[in-house]
Amino acid sequence: MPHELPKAYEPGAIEARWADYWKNERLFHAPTPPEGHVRNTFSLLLPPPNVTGRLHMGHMFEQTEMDIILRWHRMRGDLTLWLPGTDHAGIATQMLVERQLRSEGKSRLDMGREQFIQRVWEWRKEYGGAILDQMKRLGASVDWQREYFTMDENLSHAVREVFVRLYEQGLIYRGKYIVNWCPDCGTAISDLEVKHEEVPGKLYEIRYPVVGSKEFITVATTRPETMLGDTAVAVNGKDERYTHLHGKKVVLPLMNREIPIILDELANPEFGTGAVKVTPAHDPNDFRAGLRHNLPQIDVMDERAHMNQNAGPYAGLDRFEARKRVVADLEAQGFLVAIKDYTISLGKCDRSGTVVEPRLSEQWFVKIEPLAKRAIEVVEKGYIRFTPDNYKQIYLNWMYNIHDWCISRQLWWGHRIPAWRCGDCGEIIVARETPAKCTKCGSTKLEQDKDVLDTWFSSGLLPFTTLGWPEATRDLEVFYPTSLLITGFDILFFWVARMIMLGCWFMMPPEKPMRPGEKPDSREEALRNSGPFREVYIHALVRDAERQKMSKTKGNVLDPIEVIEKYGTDATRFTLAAMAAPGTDIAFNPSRTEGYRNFANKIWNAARFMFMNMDRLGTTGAPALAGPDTAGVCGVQAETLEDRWILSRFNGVAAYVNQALEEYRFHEAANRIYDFFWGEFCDWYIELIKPRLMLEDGGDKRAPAIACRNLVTLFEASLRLLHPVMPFITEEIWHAIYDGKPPLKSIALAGFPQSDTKQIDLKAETHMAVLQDLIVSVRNLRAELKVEPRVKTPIQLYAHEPEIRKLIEQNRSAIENDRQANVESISFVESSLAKLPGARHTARFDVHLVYEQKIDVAAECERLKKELEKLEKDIASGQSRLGNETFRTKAPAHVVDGLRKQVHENEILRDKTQSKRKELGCT
RNA sequence: GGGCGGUUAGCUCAGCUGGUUAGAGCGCCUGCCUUACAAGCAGGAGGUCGCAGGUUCGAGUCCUGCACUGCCCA
Repeated sequence: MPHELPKAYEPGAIEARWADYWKNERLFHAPTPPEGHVRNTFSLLLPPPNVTGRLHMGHMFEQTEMDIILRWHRMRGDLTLWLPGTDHAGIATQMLVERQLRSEGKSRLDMGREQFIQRVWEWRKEYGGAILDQMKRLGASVDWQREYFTMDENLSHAVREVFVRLYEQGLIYRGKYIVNWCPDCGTAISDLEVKHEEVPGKLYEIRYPVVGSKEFITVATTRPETMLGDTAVAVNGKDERYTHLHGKKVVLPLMNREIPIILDELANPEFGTGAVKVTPAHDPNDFRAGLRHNLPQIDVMDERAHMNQNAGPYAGLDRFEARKRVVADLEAQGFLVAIKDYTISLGKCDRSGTVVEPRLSEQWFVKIEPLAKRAIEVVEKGYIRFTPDNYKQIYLNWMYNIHDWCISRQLWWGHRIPAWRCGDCGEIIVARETPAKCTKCGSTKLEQDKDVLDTWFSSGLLPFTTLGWPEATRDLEVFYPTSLLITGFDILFFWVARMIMLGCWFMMPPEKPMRPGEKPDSREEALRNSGPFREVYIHALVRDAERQKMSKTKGNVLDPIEVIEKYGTDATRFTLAAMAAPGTDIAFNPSRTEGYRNFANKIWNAARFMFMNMDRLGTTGAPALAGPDTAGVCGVQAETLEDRWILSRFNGVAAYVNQALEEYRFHEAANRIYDFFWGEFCDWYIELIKPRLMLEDGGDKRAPAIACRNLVTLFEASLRLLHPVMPFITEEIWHAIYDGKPPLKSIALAGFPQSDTKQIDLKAETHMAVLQDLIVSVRNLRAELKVEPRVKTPIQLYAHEPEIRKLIEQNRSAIENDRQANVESISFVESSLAKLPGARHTARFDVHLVYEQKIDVAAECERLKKELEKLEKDIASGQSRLGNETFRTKAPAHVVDGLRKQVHENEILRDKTQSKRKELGCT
């Protein structure tokens, strides 16, 4: 690869090439390791995107975080597995294909089940890979060789195995219960798929005539249309208002049906009239009350929430239309007492937005308590850790209050329930293989259950089924439990909780295959190893620049692909990483991405500068390959202050970044790298070595060669540091450094920088800080005195400490350089210069710019006044604290010493500032 | 109704276990096309850390209350 790079970084020109290269070279494939392998492993399951999905910012954010962690672990030498796949997304996919059919004038029902499923598979074949194709552009270092789909044969087989085992263990049952029913989707949904919304509504008070009396009993309801299915009125036994009605009956208005008055705690004397109507087929609480009192269950609606024959004259009406008619009729017949404003909590289907109807129907459920018990234990004992840790409590609270899980769905697309009903004797047979005849009566009239399983039932198994379960595979031994899960809080219950429950259930011995010769672990150890992952990192939400949730209806959705095309993948990734403080939502502002595009450009141009010098100086000897165990930076010949300084800084940064990533503090890692590369490496180091790189005619070639080699060595190390966040640009430059003949196929396989304490040089850092202070002071004075940029000026310096004076003398040429302080000459004086106009002072030195132009006395006085006020305030507070004996005895010594030193320095500064104000004649 | 989080510069946000003078990006002002980079360089302005108490030698950081705001669960 030639070293002539375009002047501006063009991400589009390189990203596609590297993305293809990584995939084609199978760089991120984790082969099943042989027996006896001892490397650390790091495994992670990609939360499978819906097969119908398109990549959105949330995906990109999640995958950026995962990719950073994965690349980091890989570079640290771990055997790293990142498993990608897609989810068949039952309802979403079925709805999508049905919509497509409708546009062709066809319907699922005309087509029949088999043909429809065939059609879905065709759809999947054609469009199902879209989101994974988009993922490739992100640079996600997943193992494409292991890509799965939740409806794959092997995974479906595992789902069936799990169902049968749970059934055999008595943990799956079938029954007629009230479930959440979405009339639009035509299926039952789980509690989690219902979103509650507070909306203004009405509370209707209706009076029911008491049989054999002139009395009425008044009940209140928010859903008057369900009264058609009432089978009782409940009052509280302790409520004295109704004692005289015990044992009586009422006539149900409109239906003219006699129903009993029952005593049940369902009726709360504090609420409304203290009497409630009981509709067992349309309300979960009423359902339970109905069971307690043996009440009939009268279902008055069909599966589309239209009133049925049981609703008498209202049959055929939509439920909301029926409500209007019922209310009108009640009013006309004198049964309506009042209509009051009332805030109701309305449950809506998460997917369709339709108001959910509690519906009595036959469904399959998982008896969740035994599973939840283990899932609670594993988290309470810290065997699975959450970050941020407040999610632990959220998870546990949900788990403590968990209800049985309705897992059947009235859909066609999904894993069909492996249960058959005998047409002759009614026996239910649950089996791994399709049974030929009834196990009870021998009949062959068997019909498979029409329902499919909740999609989350199968995705909850993925951590082990993707590794080969129910077979006892080597992959399971090596990669289970996975190391980490990164996902959003929105699927904490849907998915994370279910994975934990199912993982802990099925991966506890004897379920978990044991290695040959392995002794049975203690139960604790087994429990610890049964969880599907060791850690869960819950990431935040990506919002728009105004902190609004991105939504199609608001039209504020940012398409990551568009952002990528505008600024590049690396810059977009960096934006997300730099804002990814755990627990804080991201307000995604493209102006920020623009800034990081500029950062990429900065790196690009620094590389151009490096290559220019390599070519000019004929630098040979590429940096030695750094492996995962390499500490520090190898091969830097630290001859000068700036060499020792940058080497020290680099090691500090490496330590910091490793620690930050350890704690999922992506933003700190990213920002630290940014500050280092731009603010230290480019702004100071490169500028300081420029004079050294210049080869004087006939001069010594050795110094420029060393400087250039140091530059290349440090640059290469910095690229490795940056690689997990910006994989593309680092890969591109890294290959160029090795002139297209890199020691490895990819920088992704090189070692991540590890700090070497021997390369930390605090003295160099302090000295460099003084030097920078001096240079900034002179620049500052030049700006203030409006010195022409090209004009060099002499300076006078006063430095009372010999060490500082020596430092400045040794770095005289750096200071004089026009890239730095642009100084003509430096002369030392023996007394303070602080009071001179055109001078600046610090605690370590005074510097005076020798320049005839008058300064703006008024502005300078104003500036000095502010400075003085601040100093005096600081000194006063410092002194009062130092004067406090409890502070001196209680505070740690380094804090007290530090404060003493600071007060002392401030006093010097104050004196200097005061004398200068006096000299200038400030008032 | 129960629970959780947020409030720091004009905007978007950092500030981890309390400890020396509260930071960044963007925006804004001034000056520079200095041979890697104008997607750049140099310099600068801008904050009583939501309010009121408390704990502490010391509070943006811990506690209590309040206000505003967002979310989750029922």
